[in-house]
Amino acid sequence: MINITFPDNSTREYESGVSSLDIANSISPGLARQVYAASLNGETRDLSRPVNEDARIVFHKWNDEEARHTFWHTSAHLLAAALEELYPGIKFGIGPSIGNGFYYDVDPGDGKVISESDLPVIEKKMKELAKQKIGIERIEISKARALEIFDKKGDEYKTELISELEDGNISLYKLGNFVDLCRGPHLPGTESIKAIKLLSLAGAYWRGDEKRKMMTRIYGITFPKAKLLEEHLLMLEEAKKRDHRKIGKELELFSFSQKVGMGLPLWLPRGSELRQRLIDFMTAELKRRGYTIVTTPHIGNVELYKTSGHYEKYGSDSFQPLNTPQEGEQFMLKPMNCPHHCEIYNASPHSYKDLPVRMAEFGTVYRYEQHGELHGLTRVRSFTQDDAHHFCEPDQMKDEFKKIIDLVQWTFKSLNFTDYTAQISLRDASDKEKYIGSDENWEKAEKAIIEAAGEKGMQTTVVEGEAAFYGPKLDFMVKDAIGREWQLGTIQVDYNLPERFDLSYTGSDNQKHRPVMLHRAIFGSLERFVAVLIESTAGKFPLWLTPDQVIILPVSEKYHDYSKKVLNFLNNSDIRTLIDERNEKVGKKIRDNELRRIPYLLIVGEKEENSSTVSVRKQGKGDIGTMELEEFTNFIRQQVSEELNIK
RNA sequence: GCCGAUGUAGCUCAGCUGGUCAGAGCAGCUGAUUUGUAAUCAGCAGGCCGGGGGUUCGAAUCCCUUCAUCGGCUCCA
Repeated sequence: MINITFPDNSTREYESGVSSLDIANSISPGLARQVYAASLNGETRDLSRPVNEDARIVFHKWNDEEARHTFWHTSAHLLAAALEELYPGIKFGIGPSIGNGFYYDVDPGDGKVISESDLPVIEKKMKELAKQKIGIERIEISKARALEIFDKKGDEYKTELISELEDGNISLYKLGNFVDLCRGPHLPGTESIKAIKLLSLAGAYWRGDEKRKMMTRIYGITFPKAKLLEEHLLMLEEAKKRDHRKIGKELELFSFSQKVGMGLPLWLPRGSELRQRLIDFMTAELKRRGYTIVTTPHIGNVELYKTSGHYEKYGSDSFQPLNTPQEGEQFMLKPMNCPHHCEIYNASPHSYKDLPVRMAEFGTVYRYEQHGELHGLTRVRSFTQDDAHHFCEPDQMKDEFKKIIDLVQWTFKSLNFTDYTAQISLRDASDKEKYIGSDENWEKAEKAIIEAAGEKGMQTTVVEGEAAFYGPKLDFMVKDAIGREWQLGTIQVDYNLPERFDLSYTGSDNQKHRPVMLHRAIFGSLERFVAVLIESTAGKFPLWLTPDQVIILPVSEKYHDYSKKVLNFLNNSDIRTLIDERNEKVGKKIRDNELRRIPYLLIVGEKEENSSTVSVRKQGKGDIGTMELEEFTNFIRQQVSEELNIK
């Protein structure tokens, strides 16, 4: 007999070899129907696996990530089983569960292609198999035996994976005729997979290596109930409506032109205004925080980038140098502002008393991004960074780091960006060749970042091997409408450029010292930031930021004169106001201007003209009553100042 | 760069297996209406069906190629 302890600390006795599913059933069949996995002493296991020793058990229902991962992992196997029936000889790579569903990477064989039109057929086969209530069996075998099985099958991907595993702990899972190398855990059977949708199809390099074969990746999602799938698909549809490319077009914020060139955004008047407002907003804050603003050219001599090291590292993947007609000099479109800033630092001598120097620029940079990388405003070839460099004494590094984190937190809070994550990227200590700089400096910098983030109360994830080649960094990531993560703000330590540009300051000991340089951007790039802002607000920007704050809707032509008076009054009060003089009914004007996401609509007709008032409609809320003009301007001003005075 | 898909009026989209297939709604313009809280009515105008080749008596429709876009992969100073 064994003792099983439940989350409430109660204990029950079971016979050794009982399955987690049996245990669930012994509590209630209702529970057993709802659980998809169980954790035994913290390890997630198949429900069907026997339990042979005393353990603490936790059952995982759909709301637990463990349950969904198990569910989707089994679904990936179900997909593979369907594929194996439909495409004899197909070979399998990996098929994991992901945050929202699962995928399987497959190689259908030379010359064979799976395309999107095939997905419904595969989906149908999966449904058939799921209905057959196929039990899933776990088989533990030796490495040699595993190699033999997959070698016989001719699946070189699986044999490659197996050959890298330690002998002794290899498990296979069998779902009908489909046998897969897999650590598990899995569902006991396919019957709980009730709703199945294959979502998309993509190429993916085997093991993420672009030099290796491109496999076909099939993405899908499944649920235990049809209704959950419906809701999920609806959610995806809603998310698509928030796509910044769509809203950017609708609201006339930006566009692209094939003639100008791909990845080169054109900011339309309304978008430009919004962008400029962000710049003004940030500039004012930078001045309060001790930054100086600088401006540098869009090109730089190729020698500048040879000095900085960027040419060697990225020269061949950049726009190629421009040549002067007479002297044959070479200039590059600037991919970074930092080399220019280093030369500004060098333009005058520095004492330790001047440090830290905080040099900021809204600098437009140009990077050659691969064709397939371009994506709306989030990945472009020309973008403006809200870039700055802090030149400081080594001892000041941590403090400067904290100041920057504070600015990021302040900015995001002011813009109501609450849903961001922070990632600390360290170097891969096992591959030091990839990085430049001494071990000592790296260690100092990594320690400063970790401590600074901790002291500012940031929740961070630490990822090794993601550091820039010259130093560790702290990145701020935000998700877009469909859950893709984008990096916005970044703070990076750099010992390299001060060395290469021979930066120095005179210390209190009257000796020359080398400053440390911190790179940082808060928005990251204005392009990407605006993209993410559009997706998070669905185009309903804060009042202070939005291009047009108010629109006047005269009930008929008779009230155009009064409307113009209102317009002048509001514009004179610095409220960005438009007037809709079209020959349309109010209902139509309301609808159109709601769709334009204008925060306040003012309806004016006979009543308003006679009483010198406006009838106010708030976007998304409807009629909020009648106000006198003065009252309305105060109302708007107050809202703006509330939005901007978040401390 | 790689894999798959898409590309028809300013926008959103119809147009099946090649033969009145160049269409609709919205936007635009003109006129009527003078309008009270999410779509007033009528008329007009708009496209070399992404570009370039080809197959065919005939191509938006089939093939090749090229460009761009979308979903991923790889990359991202």
